[in-house]
Amino acid sequence: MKNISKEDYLSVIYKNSDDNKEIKANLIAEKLLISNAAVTDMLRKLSKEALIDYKPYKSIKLTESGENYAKNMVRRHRIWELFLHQVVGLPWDKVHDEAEKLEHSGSDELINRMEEMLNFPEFDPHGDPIPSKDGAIPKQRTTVSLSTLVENDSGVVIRVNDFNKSFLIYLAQIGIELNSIIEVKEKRSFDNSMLISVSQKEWNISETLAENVFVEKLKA
Amino acid sequence: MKNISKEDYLSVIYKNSDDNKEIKANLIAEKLLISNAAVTDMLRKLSKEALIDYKPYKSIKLTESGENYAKNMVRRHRIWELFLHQVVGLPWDKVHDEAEKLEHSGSDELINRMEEMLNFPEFDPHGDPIPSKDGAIPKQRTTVSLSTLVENDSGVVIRVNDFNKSFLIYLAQIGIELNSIIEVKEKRSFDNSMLISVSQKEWNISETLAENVFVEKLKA
DNA sequence: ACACAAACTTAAGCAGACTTAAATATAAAG
DNA sequence: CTTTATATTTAAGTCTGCTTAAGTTTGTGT
Repeated sequence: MKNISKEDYLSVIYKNSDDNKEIKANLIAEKLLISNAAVTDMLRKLSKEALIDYKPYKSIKLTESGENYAKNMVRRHRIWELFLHQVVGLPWDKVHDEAEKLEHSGSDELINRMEEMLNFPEFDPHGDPIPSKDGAIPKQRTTVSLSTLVENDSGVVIRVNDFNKSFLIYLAQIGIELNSIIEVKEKRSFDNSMLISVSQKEWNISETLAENVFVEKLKA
Repeated sequence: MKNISKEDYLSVIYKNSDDNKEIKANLIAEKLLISNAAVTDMLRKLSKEALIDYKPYKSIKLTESGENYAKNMVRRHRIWELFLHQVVGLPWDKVHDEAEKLEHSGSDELINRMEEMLNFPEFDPHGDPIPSKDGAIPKQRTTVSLSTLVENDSGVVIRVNDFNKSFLIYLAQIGIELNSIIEVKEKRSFDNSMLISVSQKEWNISETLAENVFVEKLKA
């Protein structure tokens, strides 16, 4: 039962690797809020178990089996998120932390059962893809940042950045959810703020907010 | 996050204390499958935190705060069980193990939300009472063992002993669930086996099985 | 009342996952 | 190509929850 730690490391490596699928020890330490020394320690262990390729002082890469392991953790996390949101009705900004705690427990059977209940979803409440049982990853839909839309454009919300909790809370407040339809009413060139309408209501949003909401553009 | 162990000890103490609310270290070790030395160790820690009354070589008793803690764990466990059974549709014999893993995670908020979804249930799938948020414990309904019924008696299933997994699987197979109605068709005095009917079907069951199923007797 | 088995505690030690501090590699800049 | 800053590793130590082995206490049976 003490693989929790290992699981966290693998998830972090998976989620934060660059385009070459490599990552630096430093980043892992930052994300997990632990010392670099602890990271080195664990890297040696993961390497011994052939879950990562690791040579001292070089950057780190998951092996195939390490990647499978990590993908499964991501899968578990995202299915929990979606389940908590959809079935239990937990608000958007709470599901991440809750899922973080639950993802290490629960049998694969339970995960599969929840996936089935959710009708084999492809994306979680943040719009991130959910790896399937066999490790396949749904292709990201082609999305653009809300900030790229201009007056009279509209789009469906596909994904939002999970970068900040109060951001998520605010989104919920103004009624922006997965699949919400957003229409740009006005756009101000001097600060790129915009007036949008979401489910009959209008709101003024900053460029920062718009940059972190991703939509699929609708035909005019 | 390392209160898992503490939580397990407190639950075991709570669930296995005798009528005087006392328990011996030995029993704890047996239930948790660990050495007596480990138990002594932890008892000293729990005692230091005033969760138990403990003097070396004497039997152990929860303090009030220890009991509250333990009750909350039992509550969490049983709500998970019921949720997994009722909402997720996990079979009877699987919920216990699954809940054991999940009970340590998940916020109180999540537990409360699930409780609400379940409409503030008083008993879990095994028929055991679920402590409420404020620690109140629903009174056991007056039940008798199925083995005490005689020919032509019938009863509603209220609780079953969780003593053995294959027992639970067999119950599910022959269709005995919470709230099933069981009618005793025949009873054989030489071995106390009985022929019962459950939802239109008839089954022959041993005395051992009958002893571990508890029903509320129905008027003839 | 005494002996002895069973129950319990103490002691020493180990593994996992950390920490801080010091040492060493690597990379970037002059 | 040397200096310096940054990233990484090593070393030594801590804390938790266990283990085995050895030593105590308790209570039971005759």
